[in-house]
Amino acid sequence: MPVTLKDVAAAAGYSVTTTSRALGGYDDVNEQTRERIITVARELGYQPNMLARQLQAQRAETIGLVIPQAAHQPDDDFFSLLMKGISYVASQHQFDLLISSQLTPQDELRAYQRIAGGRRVDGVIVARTMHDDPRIAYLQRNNYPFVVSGRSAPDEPDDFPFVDADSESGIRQVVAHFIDYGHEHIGFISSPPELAYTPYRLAGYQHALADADLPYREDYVAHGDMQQESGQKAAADLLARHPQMTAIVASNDAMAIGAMAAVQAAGKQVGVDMALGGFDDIPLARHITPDLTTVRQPIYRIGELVAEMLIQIINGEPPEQTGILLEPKLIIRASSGQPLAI
Amino acid sequence: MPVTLKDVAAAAGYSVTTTSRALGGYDDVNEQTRERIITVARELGYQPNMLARQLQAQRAETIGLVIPQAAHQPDDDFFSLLMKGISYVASQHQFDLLISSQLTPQDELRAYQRIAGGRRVDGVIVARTMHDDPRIAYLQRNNYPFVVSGRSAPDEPDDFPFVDADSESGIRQVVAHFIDYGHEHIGFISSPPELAYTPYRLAGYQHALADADLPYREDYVAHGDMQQESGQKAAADLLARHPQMTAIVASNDAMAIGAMAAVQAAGKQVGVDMALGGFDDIPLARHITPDLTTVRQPIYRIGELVAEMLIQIINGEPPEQTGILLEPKLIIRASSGQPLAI
DNA sequence: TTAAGGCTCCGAAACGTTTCGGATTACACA
DNA sequence: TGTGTAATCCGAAACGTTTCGGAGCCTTAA
Repeated sequence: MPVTLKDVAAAAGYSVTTTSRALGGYDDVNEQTRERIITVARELGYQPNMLARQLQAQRAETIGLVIPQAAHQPDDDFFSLLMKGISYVASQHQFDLLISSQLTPQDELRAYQRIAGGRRVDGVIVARTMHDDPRIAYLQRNNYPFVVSGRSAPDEPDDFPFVDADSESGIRQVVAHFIDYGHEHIGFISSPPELAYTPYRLAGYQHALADADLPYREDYVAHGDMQQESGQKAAADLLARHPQMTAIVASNDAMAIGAMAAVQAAGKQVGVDMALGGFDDIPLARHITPDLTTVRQPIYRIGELVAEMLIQIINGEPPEQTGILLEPKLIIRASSGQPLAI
Repeated sequence: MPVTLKDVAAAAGYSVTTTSRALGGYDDVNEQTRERIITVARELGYQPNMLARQLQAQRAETIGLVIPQAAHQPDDDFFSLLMKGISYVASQHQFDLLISSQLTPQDELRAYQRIAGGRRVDGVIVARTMHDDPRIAYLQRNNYPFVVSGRSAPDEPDDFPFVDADSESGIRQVVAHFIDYGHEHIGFISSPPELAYTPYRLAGYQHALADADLPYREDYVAHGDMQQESGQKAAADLLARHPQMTAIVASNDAMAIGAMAAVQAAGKQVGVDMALGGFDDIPLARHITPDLTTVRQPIYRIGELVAEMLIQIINGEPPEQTGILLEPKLIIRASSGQPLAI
């Protein structure tokens, strides 16, 4: 039904080859012929079949991103922002973006195989890296172009291109800031152990304490799943067990906001009786009351950088540096409260 | 370099046809043969080339979405939410989502032509409809499957599948709510005239006034571009010109939040000296202080419905109803303030 | 007069699948 | 012995492009 090159060729009275070359701008076709062919093509409303073209060119001009189940909450900002950064850069390079949402981790790996192995995309972006991430193993093994938003865990090789914010430094900054304010009993709400950045963030907490000669107490660390509710539960738990605690740092903003609710539910006031800090600086952090002290991770920018690197790799221009570690910035807001009187 | 069906066939000692049929689960191949072929395919790490498959099947199992420049602000929630709804449903039906970000409206139309005309996707979703939208004209003319998130303007035909929230009813509800609270001088920050829903929202404002026998004053209407700053400017303008104004309704939440800033800058207090209402109920509306009275438009749900309809159409099952108009829900929050004393 | 070269054009192959329409073999049955 | 049938396999065409390698013709120069 759709009009093909063959139709245009027939209507114009030339071969398919010449028609293709005329439309393609080659100079071995007579100018009048070209004009005639272009006219006919336009009249017929010819649109080249991208699939056929890509198959022949062995190139899709497309990058892929697989979105995990976990990012499906309507209020998860991380992937939305990352995607905007990616798609903006992609569009500048005339690339499209293929999104494959998947509901289970197994589906996720299969999606990468289908998409990258099936040549639907020229390269993929891997986000939310896990410990021993099978996706990275697969992509490396098959030599498919990819860039990681995130990093591998400290005990793993990181011989692949990635862009990440420095988790260790980020958490260290918030904790140091609270120590600076005079806090000595600071709780930490950690992320799930399977996430690759978890050890870095925990190390940031530990190092900040060590720098100030404060003891690291394992019972000051609670665990959440990055969702708001888990932060609330973790904070409630910490408060109940350690009434002397005056500050809590969470591994991300969502959990910090959950913690806010827990603090208020315990009859304490955030920024007065209890200092609170997060990580990410999602848009909400600025708008909630009291607004949240956090560490700004430039997610949109990371998306841009990741896409930039991937397209370079696809184009056969390996980027100068394979691993980019961005320094996150401490943003002090009302949830810090005032320095404690001594 | 990648392993193809031909490689598997050669390694297994069968023809390409048999190999294809073995892998495809057809019953005219001997069970032992099938097992042998499957084993070989696995050993070689065979991944079918999706492009070739799609070309042959004349079907991409993919739906397309073009993201306009306007949605590129990191804090634009609308498209992020819509996309999550779409991609969730798409994944349930084993469809992928092709995103094409475009920077100018002309590029946008070209992107639809490339994507739909070029058979990269089986159907597309059109969002943020304009007056006399050329994308809809193009898609209709070429009989490409598509569903619109939004609606055509009141003076245009709407003989195509769409899902939209009832803009007229939504704005009417907020305005009526303020009238109910005793306000008589209510301003309106309208959306740009080229957007298809603008006349509906304006009509909602007018009808609510008429229902209460309040006069419609054209100078009570300001215009914005849906961005936060424009709402701030529009509100500042209204406040300066009409000191008697006690309430402002904006065409979307972003502009209402901008208006909040303007009201505060004018030394007035939102929810006390000035009632404020928006439209959308973006996540921020709930978290800002004071939290914003608005009309909830189920964007995520609209994305789901739109995708559901599109996939039905692609599968040749025309949906029972072509136009779905969702009733938005008034959400009363602190920015409404208290009913005025009479 | 002929060879060389430039200008236009085109047939066929290739990209990697799926599918249509047989072909071959073995076996049972008349 | 010949025929029908089921089981198993395969060649070739098709999807719509691009590209390789030439072919034909006309002009120019030796």
